[in-house]
Amino acid sequence: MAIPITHADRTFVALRNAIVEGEILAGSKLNEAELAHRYEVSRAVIREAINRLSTCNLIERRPNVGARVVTLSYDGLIHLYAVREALEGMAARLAAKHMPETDIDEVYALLASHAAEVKGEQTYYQEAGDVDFHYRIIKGSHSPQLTTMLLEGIYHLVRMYRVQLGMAGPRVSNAWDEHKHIIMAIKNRDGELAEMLMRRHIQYSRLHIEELLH
Amino acid sequence: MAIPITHADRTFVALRNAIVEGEILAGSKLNEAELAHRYEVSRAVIREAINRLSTCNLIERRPNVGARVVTLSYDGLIHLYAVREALEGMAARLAAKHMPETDIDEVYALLASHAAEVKGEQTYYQEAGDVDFHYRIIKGSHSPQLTTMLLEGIYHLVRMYRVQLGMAGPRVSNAWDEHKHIIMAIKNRDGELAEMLMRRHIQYSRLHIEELLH
DNA sequence: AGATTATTTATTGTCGACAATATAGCTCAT
DNA sequence: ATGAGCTATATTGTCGACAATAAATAATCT
Repeated sequence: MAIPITHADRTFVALRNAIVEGEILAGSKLNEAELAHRYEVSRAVIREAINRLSTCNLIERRPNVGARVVTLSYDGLIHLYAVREALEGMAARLAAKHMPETDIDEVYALLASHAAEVKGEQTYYQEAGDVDFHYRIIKGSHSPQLTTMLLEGIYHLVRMYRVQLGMAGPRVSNAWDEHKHIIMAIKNRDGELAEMLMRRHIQYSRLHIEELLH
Repeated sequence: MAIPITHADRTFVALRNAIVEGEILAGSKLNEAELAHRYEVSRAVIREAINRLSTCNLIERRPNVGARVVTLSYDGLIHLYAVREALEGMAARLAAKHMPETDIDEVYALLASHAAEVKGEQTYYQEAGDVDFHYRIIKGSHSPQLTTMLLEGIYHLVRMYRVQLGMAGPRVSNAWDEHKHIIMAIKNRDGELAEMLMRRHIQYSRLHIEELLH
């Protein structure tokens, strides 16, 4: 039985994408009536979608005033990466404890399949490869809390920064090596090392971004 | 101008307390119509309150089926403390960077004022003192994300475990010493040490609980 | 009888209307 | 002009009714 999808679900996802992609500008106000008309649903549906968006930290709500899309700032990005570092570091530690051998091997295979690209051009880090790696480690933690916080609470905001500040940067082969070392630590069931490597990996990523925004 | 409070706000807080205190049983289903009648508001208000509860991880929602209060489990508690360790560790690290001197001194004074009680009876850790300490460190991180995640997303669940599994335990004077060392590290602006000490502190707390639940 | 399919019932999802509140614009006194 | 207070307008908060879906029950077939 497929999970049923309500109008609120669809509208939530549509709104989220519009915000992340910058179609709805950062800092702009969300008018419920206008959105209801635009997405062809009732205000109740829009309100539910907006409520969920605030869970993702993509908007801020004030009673009787309304919701605004968050504004992006250098400071916000730094704090965001601090949270990411803490949570994903812990995810790596837990993955070393809980991730089944077969899943670990799959990640290995995944990295291997990207080896060629890395040596050749600079296509790895850009999109799917990186996201997929982190996604699997997070899932490997077997912690529902961590998973929802990261995948529903942090990653969309990270993506929003990536898209709107145009940071797709190189950092290709380095990232690939770092991924390799992390999964090795997990395979060795060395949670402490896995956490440390993941935190370093995210710190490098943050430093790289700080450079770009100089 | 005081922040306006809507019916949804009040109902949300009331429901949250009822769940944390166990008045509404863990694992039980939330019937919107019944709750609307009980709290004397419309279903729309209840629905909004329920949406916010799911942000706190106090309930789980399934489309077209409804919301259930989470069930408490040993495993869930362990994972919860892992998240807490990661986030509060990072909060301590950031507090060492961002917390103003005056705020640090206030925490010092706070701890000093509890010194007498600690030496005498076993009243410190029990309630307010502990919560207040952690609250101030978290605020000191100056990270809105961390603050909302911990104070609105984790702490109520922690309290729910405390109340319903009846874990108020001793751990008094030890905790007090640990707090002292943490704030000293923060005063010395040693973020790395502050994080490590905070993580240890929470680990001890977790171990203490594991013992209680044997 | 046991399982399978209708049918009924209970509950959630969605809607449009109205109430409460905040914002913008105007009036007027200084 | 400028600011304070008032009025008008726009927007959010709340409500009750209806639609869509899932759970519970009854009816049917093998």
